Amino acid sequence: MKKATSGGRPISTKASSDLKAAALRLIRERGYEKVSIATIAKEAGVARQTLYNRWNTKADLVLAAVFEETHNYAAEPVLDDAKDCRTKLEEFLINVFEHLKIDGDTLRALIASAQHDATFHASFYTNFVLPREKMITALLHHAQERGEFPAKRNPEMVSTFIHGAFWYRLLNRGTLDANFAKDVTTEVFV
Amino acid sequence: MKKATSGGRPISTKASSDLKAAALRLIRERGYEKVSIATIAKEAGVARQTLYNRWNTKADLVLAAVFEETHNYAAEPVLDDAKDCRTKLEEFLINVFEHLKIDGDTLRALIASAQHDATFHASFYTNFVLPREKMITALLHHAQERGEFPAKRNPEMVSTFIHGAFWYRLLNRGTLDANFAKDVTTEVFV
DNA sequence: TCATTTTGTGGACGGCAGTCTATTATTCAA
DNA sequence: TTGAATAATAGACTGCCGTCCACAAAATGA
Repeated sequence: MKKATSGGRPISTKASSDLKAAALRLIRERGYEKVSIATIAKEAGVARQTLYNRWNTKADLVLAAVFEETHNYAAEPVLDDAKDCRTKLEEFLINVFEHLKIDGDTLRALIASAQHDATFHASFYTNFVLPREKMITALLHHAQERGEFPAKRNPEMVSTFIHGAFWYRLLNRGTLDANFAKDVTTEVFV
Repeated sequence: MKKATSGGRPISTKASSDLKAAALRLIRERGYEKVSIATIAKEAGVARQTLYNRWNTKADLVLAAVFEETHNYAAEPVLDDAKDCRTKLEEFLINVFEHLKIDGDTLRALIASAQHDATFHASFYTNFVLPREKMITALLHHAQERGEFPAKRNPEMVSTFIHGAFWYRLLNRGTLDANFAKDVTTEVFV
């Protein structure tokens, strides 16, 4: 329940968006680890405490910032019958990897942050990880219904394979490109 | 080339082993993030600088400490014909997951550290990640030679699937148990 | 206008990481 | 025995994080 309060200084939405913009810009310029919270606040022209009033950690702020951008070009695969699911999977992966050319290092940093911050992990998992996992499982189920994917296969486990391969590559600083997308898809639909 | 120097105070091997022992003990007691470098040094009865003389970061120290212990019960699957490869894979995974009941959180912390420390990542990858990946690929190749695994499958990619699934589960704080080992194995040899 | 409520600001504080330095300890060789 | 070489120690220092606090700013309602 939101307390229906009257009066009080309103929260500055400009401060929030300035902080998100500054964070994303600085991190892409210098790398996640090289940017301090104080620098982000200074660059946004906002007091450090104001940042802490909105987000608990740098990871929370950056996740929010990435989200705002990502929602614009979210590329969820549509479950129509225009293409076969194998093509859809490959194109989806290619699309994801394409965006990671810009924010791959940031995503690595967020995953790392989730490891020593249980609170952030919860938010990261439910808002970011799980939805993407659901996309793949839905696609694989759809493929099963269409007879493109054997009924005896386990979509949940295969989805784990796909995301796992992706994370494993990402976190070990391997290359994520169209070739890898093709190789993954080939092995899934072998 | 090692400089054949004469004289000079010898490096204290006791300090090294005391530091490793203290680190492992404290981390298992309190968790990786809760233990400061100063605390480890203090607990080992050694100056903080001495720790820095041997390792660059807490992650380097802990990796060395875990290594010493792990080498004692390294459970590389033997490539004989005693059992089929499917059973070997499942038992290998069960064994790995069993040890992670103790050091799973530590491994998560090490993977996280590797994300903001390129030097540590290199050492972690070559000394820890890659050897384990090779074990699985070797096993899968062996399975192919024995006709237990289709020739058209790609052992390297399947190995990435297996390790990826493992990492994905670990980093998302899912349960790693015998059931998961069985499910992974089943889906690999489907 | 004025009291109240809430947000923004600036500064201070303790804790930890990582680096540096002066001093002391331990070894080998001349 | 003495000097050179190397390691261990204790302490200082900077930079960053996270928290706390007092004060100013901006809104509402009486």
